[in-house]
Amino acid sequence: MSSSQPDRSSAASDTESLALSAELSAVIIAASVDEPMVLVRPGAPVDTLPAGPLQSEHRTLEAGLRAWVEQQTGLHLGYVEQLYTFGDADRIDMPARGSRSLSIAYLALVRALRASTRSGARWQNVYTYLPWEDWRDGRPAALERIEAYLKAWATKGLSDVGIMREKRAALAFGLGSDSWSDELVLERYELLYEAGFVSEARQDGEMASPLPAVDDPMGLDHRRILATALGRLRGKIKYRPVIFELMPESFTLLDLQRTVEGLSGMRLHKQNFRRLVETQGLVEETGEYETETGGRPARLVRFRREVLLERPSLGLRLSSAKRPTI
Amino acid sequence: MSSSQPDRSSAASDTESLALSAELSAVIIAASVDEPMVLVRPGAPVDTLPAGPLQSEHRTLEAGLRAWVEQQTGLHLGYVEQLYTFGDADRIDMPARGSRSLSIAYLALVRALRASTRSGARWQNVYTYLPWEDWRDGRPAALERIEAYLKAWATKGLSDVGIMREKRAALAFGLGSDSWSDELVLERYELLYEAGFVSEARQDGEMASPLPAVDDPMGLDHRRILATALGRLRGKIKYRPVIFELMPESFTLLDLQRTVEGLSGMRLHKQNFRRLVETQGLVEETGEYETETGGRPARLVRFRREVLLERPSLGLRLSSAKRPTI
DNA sequence: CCACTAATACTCAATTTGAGTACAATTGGG
DNA sequence: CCCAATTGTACTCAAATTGAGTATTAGTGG
Repeated sequence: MSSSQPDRSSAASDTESLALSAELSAVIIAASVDEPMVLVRPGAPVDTLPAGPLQSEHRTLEAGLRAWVEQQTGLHLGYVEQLYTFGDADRIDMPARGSRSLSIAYLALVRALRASTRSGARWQNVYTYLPWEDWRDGRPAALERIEAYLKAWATKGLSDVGIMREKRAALAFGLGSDSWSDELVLERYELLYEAGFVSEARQDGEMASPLPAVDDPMGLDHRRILATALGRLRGKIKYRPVIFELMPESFTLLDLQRTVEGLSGMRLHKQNFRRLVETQGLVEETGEYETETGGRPARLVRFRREVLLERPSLGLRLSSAKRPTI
Repeated sequence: MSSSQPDRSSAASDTESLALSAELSAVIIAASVDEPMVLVRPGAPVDTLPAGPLQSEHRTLEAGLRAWVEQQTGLHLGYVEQLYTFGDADRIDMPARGSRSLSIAYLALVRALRASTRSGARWQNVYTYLPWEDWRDGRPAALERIEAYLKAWATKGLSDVGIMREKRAALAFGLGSDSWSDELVLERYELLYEAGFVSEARQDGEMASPLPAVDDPMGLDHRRILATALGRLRGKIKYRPVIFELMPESFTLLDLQRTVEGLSGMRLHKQNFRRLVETQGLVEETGEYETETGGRPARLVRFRREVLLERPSLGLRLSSAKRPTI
């Protein structure tokens, strides 16, 4: 919605060609029992996402992505969806004028935590990079410092800029009376970036580091991509049965709930969650039972694949538990 | 979700560079009183969307898009959001190997139907290109032929392919017991494309034209982009107050309803629509009245901009009227 | 047999939704 | 000036959905 004054390029200068390259990057999410994991390539200074340039032998963007991921991590992807294309001239550092790198980001969901070792790719907890997003054990500790930092940042702005900053922060982080909205992951990251809180933004040393970092950085703009992915996924599980892309063939209802809780970063009301899953007809009995529960054995269920061919909008309309009924 | 075997490009051949260009294209939507309109450039054989290549003077993708649109149509864009990046090698016609054109598509919403004449850009009814999407006056006539065509197409497939085709068609078009889902615009277009029903798909003359076309084609893959945009917009008005980007400063509740109906392609229950808008606090009084209603004068209201800074998820959870209570 | 842990069943009030009916305030015509 | 037509607005009411429980069942490890 920015009304930035666009440079009025003269119409005919089509000849001023731009040396363009496109990077295909993947946010690959898997769910261990309790934590959502993302596949990263541990890097020299910081971790990066699996990625590689689009090449002429890639018939489609998606095929190119799959090829790179397979090569770099040995992982064969199942569910894949396009996330966003980043292409600001200065999104990394100032590149040579006349050349530009686009980054086409994808979200992929995989079932297990196989692979990993090959080529040194490693599964990392998503919340290592975005610790303020995990509310499962109450308000994340990181928010203490973030809130203070954002307040200071808002005050530094001119009167109206400051007020605007304050309102944006209140909205994104649920300060004041506002309540936390799990889907605003990208908005929160961008606010922190703008405010100079995340270390990626501090190349130009504008503001001092806010004490020991509460979070891990990622290379390039990969943390922004991760934030985009998490926000999208949190939104999507509410109206599409994508969560099952992360589950094994059979699972208990609590496994399912824990996985959803991990992704959405909040606790859910157990009985209501079950009611939802049952009334939506998302799962069916396997007849088996899981006995290692530590309590009464739990039915093992599986995803009813037919729902994909029934109504398209079946997801898990979450509603968090006030007092986590675990 | 296709498990296409990716070509195992040798890791090191980074040198095999690809001559890449990126096209920025815009689906610019406005709402006349009763019909959603899209801005097109009337073309030699068919219409195309405003578009132009990314150039080095464009600092950001969005700025580039705005510049091209302003240049080609004289229109200054307000709300803009990225839609999707298309990049299949054969999305148009077979290009020279070693070169590739990406298409980065945006959705823009504008308020009035100004502009237009400049450079010959013209507003066209969205349903000119996607006539099967408009259910406001009952089942669209085009669906008669489409249904028959899809049935024939399904039958042509092998046993299991045929059954799969049939199920997909039933889901997308709400055949059988399934009911129409307004958001599946892209799914429907892609099905028609695959089945060879839309004329773009018939360059290779695989199947005879289904009699006089029920729809207008667009150039390149622009109709696919338009379908993507309409589907996205239909989804978005349900949980974000984007509809107001299309409305004038002040309007009546019926204006608002008509605009929503135009976009979503269905009739709504008037009283419940009003209740929704009021309880969500989306609008406020202007104190003025519209007297040209042909009946009792209507209050003129305006969008309450503050809602953008309150809860983020305020939209119009539509629920169609069984018997259009107009 | 007991304490503990989970799983599962069932309840109930509050809220939201879907579909109306009723009535108010205009205009245009006879 | 009254009447039909047209549109706006208020209010009702049953059904369905949601939020937050309580109660009961079926295992475990001592």
